[in-house]
Amino acid sequence: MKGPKTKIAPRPRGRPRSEQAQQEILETAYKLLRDKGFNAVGSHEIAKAAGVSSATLYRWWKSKEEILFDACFEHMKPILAIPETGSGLTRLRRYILRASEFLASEEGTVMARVLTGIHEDQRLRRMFLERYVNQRRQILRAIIEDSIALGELKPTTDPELLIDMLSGPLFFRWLQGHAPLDKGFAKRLFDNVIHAFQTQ
Amino acid sequence: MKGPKTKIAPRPRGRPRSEQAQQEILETAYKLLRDKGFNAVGSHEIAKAAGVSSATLYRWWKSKEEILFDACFEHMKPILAIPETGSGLTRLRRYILRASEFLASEEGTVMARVLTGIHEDQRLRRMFLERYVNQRRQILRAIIEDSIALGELKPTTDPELLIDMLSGPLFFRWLQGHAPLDKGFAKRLFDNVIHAFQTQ
Amino acid sequence: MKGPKTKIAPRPRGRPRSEQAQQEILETAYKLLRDKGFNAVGSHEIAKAAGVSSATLYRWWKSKEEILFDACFEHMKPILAIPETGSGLTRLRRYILRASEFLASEEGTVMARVLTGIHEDQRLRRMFLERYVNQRRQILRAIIEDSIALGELKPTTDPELLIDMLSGPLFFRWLQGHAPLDKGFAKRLFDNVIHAFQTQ
Amino acid sequence: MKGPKTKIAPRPRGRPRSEQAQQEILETAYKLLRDKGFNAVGSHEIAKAAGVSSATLYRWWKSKEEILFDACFEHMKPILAIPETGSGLTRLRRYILRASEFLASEEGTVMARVLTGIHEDQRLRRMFLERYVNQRRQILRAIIEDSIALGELKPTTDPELLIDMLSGPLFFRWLQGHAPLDKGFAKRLFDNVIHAFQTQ
DNA sequence: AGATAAGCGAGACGGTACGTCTTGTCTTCTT
DNA sequence: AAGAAGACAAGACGTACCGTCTCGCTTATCT
Repeated sequence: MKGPKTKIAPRPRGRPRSEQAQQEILETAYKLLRDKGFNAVGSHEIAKAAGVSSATLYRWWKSKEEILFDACFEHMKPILAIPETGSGLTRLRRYILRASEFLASEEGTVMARVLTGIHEDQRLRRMFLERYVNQRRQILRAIIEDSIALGELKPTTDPELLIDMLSGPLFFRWLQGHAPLDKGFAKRLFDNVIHAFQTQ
Repeated sequence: MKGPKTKIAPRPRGRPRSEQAQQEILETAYKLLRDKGFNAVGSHEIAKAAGVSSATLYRWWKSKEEILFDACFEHMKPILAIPETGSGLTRLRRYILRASEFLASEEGTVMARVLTGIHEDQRLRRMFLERYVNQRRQILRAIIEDSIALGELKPTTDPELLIDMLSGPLFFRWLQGHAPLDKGFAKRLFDNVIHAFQTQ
Repeated sequence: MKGPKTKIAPRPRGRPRSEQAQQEILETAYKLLRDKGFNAVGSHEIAKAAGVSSATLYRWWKSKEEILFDACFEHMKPILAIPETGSGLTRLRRYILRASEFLASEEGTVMARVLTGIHEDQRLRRMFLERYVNQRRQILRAIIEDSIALGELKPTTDPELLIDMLSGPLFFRWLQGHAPLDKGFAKRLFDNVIHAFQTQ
Repeated sequence: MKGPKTKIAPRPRGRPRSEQAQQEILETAYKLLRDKGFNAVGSHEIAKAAGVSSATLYRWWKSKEEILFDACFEHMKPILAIPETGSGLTRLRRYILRASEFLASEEGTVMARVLTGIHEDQRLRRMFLERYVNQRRQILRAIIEDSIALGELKPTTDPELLIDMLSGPLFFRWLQGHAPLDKGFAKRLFDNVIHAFQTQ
């Protein structure tokens, strides 16, 4: 039944935004970001490579930084969306190992570029925190709380501290590159950290 | 053999580089960096504020990035030069607390700006590592090895891992600012990390 | 059939070049050139005075020299466009007198500045020749040939030589300023030169 | 009398000014001027090529323009110093032919560069007039007056006008290069000009 | 169907920073 | 004292990039 105009979305007048172009832009921006770095990519360069005008870019994003930021997270979306629901130290361990792997990958490098590139833009920095850091913290927090409930971790365990103790060293190596960020490191890190919070 | 001939620098010809101007430039650059941020400072602005010509700037530094980099470390030199020689867990603890304090200070903020600002310049990044990160690691390593020798820490302790476990979480909070980097955090971090490596 | 397809200029895409700004630039440049001289005018100065960005300047002109060159001829266009069609010695005389008057005027001074300012730029020098020197020669040649046909000048008269003999001394005084370039001089010059080519 | 030491020239203290260096500088400057053009030569370049410091250059010359100016005339001195004393139209003719030859030579080109290069410097322009233009005028004037006295030229001949009529067309072609400045032209020019002033 | 509204590519534009260059002066040590 | 070496201030030059604007065309909805 078509009904008397069941106005759900009151579709705006005028030519609709080309959704396909948006994807094209972000994909192109990601590639440029990956190949040339954050500062080396130019807004006009993105526009040209995506077959789009500069004006279109700035109609949807406020700045070059924002475009690259979005490009990064649009690309990471399928990678970052980990359904890692569950509980227990085994899962916590697996999660950390995966995170370490991600950071060491090409995608991780691109993300580091974005993180450093937007550092002076308060707004984007907060968004980065929310869309990446806090999201992962939340997942970790859930797993940790489950582990506490299961009696695997001491009841006095402070999830926030534990998270920082697990993530921090990974992050440290990731950004500074003073030492390799490999599986072995992640494993030893996990074991040593957990030792302090484990029951017995 | 002509004698020990303790390498006397054969003073270069011509008008000597104005050491005073150099200091003035770096000091000015530091202030601008502190007040405006990494990207917002311009090379000509530095020159003007320091009462120096642009050419002089680029005679001694290759780029704006390099100037700000040097400005940062020139300013930090007296702060970073910690004679923390000694041994024992007490010293290790004190060192970490001080580091945490430094990172949370205004100087720490400026350093974060430089760290993120130069991230895409391989050369400067390596220099940052050498002049800051590795230097601190060396101090920590010495203290840790002393502690092992004293029997305070297990003989199996891997200094590198321990350093990353202590520094990482600090660094994590410092750069991301998702949670406060205060004394309490540093203390709890230290206690929990050390727990895993302590004898008994 | 749509017609003989009278070449319609297929308006180029994109934002059209601001013709008004171009005029503004050239007019401003002319004024600066007149007031300060060729070397004393700066490209940024022109830009600023014309309310235009440096980039716009260099989008349309290759160098400062070219801008000033164009500015000069754009300004002279209405002055230089003399319809002096006709024939006979009277007209030739009038033409020379007018030329002398022009060279001695403020416009003439500006032109001298341009002529000397671009002397080392082969391309501009050739353009100067074509847009000024050769154009005037052509007019003179036509008048001279008419005069020959009318029997006022000997049939053996070499127009090129005659032109140089009339223009040269004017040019000589104009550029060097060793002696005044006034009407009396122009008249006497004309009379003496013509004497050699006149019939009888 | 104070002793043997018959102090005639009280030789000034300190290192004596190197007269030889002056020549070296001007010679070098001339070569650079010839090879690269007026604007393309830099003051430091001259200094370096002459094995002299910039300061030395500016101790004796006020500006780059002045150096090149001097360099030009120092080089031309032997060429320009023509003993053409004498009288009669034959000598006048020979003189004009020689002048034409000089202007068409490499030296002439260099001189054109200087003439145009210093056009905006009032002082140098006047010096150019005095050292070159007026000097030649004087010679020409003397020859012309002799010719009048000899009855070869009309007594009513205005030497100034005659000089401009002979020099102007040469100068015209020299600087603009719209037509060749060869011997044939000089001859025809001379014959036609003289025709108007010759007796009978 | 025509009017209206917005999206869009092309590319010019103002603003501003960059890093290089050149001129003429100044400072230090050497001859 | 004169000079070479070369650092310096001043400031112009031409390039690059950012984000905005203008133009004409296209794609949609609304009347």
